[in-house]
Amino acid sequence: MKPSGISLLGYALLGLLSQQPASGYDIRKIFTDTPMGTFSNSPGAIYPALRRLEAGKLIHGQVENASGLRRRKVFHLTAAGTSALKEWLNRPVSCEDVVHAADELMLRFSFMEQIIGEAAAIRFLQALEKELEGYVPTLRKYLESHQAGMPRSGSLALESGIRGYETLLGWCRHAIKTYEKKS
Amino acid sequence: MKPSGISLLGYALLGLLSQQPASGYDIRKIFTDTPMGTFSNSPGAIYPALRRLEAGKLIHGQVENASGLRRRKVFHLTAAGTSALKEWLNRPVSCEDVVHAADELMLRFSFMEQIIGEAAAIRFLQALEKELEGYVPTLRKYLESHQAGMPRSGSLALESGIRGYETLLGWCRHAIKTYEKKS
DNA sequence: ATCCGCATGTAACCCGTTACATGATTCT
DNA sequence: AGAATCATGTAACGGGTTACATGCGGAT
Repeated sequence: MKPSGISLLGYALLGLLSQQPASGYDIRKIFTDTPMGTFSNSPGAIYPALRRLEAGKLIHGQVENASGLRRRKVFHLTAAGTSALKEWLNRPVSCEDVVHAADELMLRFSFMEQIIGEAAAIRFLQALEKELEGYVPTLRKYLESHQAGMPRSGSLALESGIRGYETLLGWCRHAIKTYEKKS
Repeated sequence: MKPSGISLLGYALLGLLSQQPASGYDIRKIFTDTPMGTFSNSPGAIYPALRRLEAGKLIHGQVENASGLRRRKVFHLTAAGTSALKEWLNRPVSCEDVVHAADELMLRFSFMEQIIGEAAAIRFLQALEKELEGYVPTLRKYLESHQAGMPRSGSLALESGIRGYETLLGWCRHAIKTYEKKS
């Protein structure tokens, strides 16, 4: 895991809790009902992750034995949790991230504007754009020079990956324009 | 892992070894030097995975103490290994796969033509196309109906995901055409 | 003589998966 | 009364990450 000792799921939880306090069950519902469902909704993942964050004092849970329903434990971010989230969001965009952790980059972006602001989000997009502008051509060149010796389905699979990165690059530019137009 | 007890890395190894026998070190080089590098090249992942496959009699390793270099252990597929690979490649494409395991689908496709043939590859692409034709509109609708209550960067992140699936759908059609044109 | 690349491995740790367990509340 | 939903957990297991260890052969 990262030096911070927080897993990707951990950061996803920090991000969600930064938007609004929630219980483990609330989180599970988000993961089952929304496009955040790329994360697992299994209690065996979520509850231990929440406990780890709480043990690290990044979040704090309060039992709500309010009207009617069963006791819920609602978690909210602590100051340390907010710092950890900001640190993660502010990390530079590396080429390695683009290749091996594109999901994580997008997760970071999805929380970015609200937590560290629009300007930081734009800088992030520009950094990502730059990395992609470097990476896509190297993939294209690899495909061109190796296509001959590859099985057809192999080169098609690579083509798919390249198109994915090209689409991401196009999205980057679109997103930057969206912000620039607005201001 | 899967009922078969073979991890995604395990199938990647089976697929690579189906193309040509190789040592652990060869595999590592493939993962460091080619776009298959989405897999980790760490020996702590690869060597244990090879041993598991060998323990399951899916691959077999022979020590090559040929001229000059240090002993290499070269692995090749057994008949059982080929069967396991075919079984994996022949699995139906589920919606769940599209949402949670798109990488795995593409890995499968990249080996498909050579192992189970062009006709099967085309059927696979058509099944994937159908799943995507169902899935993309539901994502678009979700975005339309929830965009108002989402932070801007959140809806942009979702837009990125949707574009990725749209690109995959376009690639599917392109790949199908490639095969049809050729025959 | 030394250092780098080849080549294979091991061990501790972390965390996600799977499956199971439990109890309260509301619906029918 | 019984079923479904709300809500929270635990335990075993598997496998990937990280870091370390080893030892040979060719290059400088």
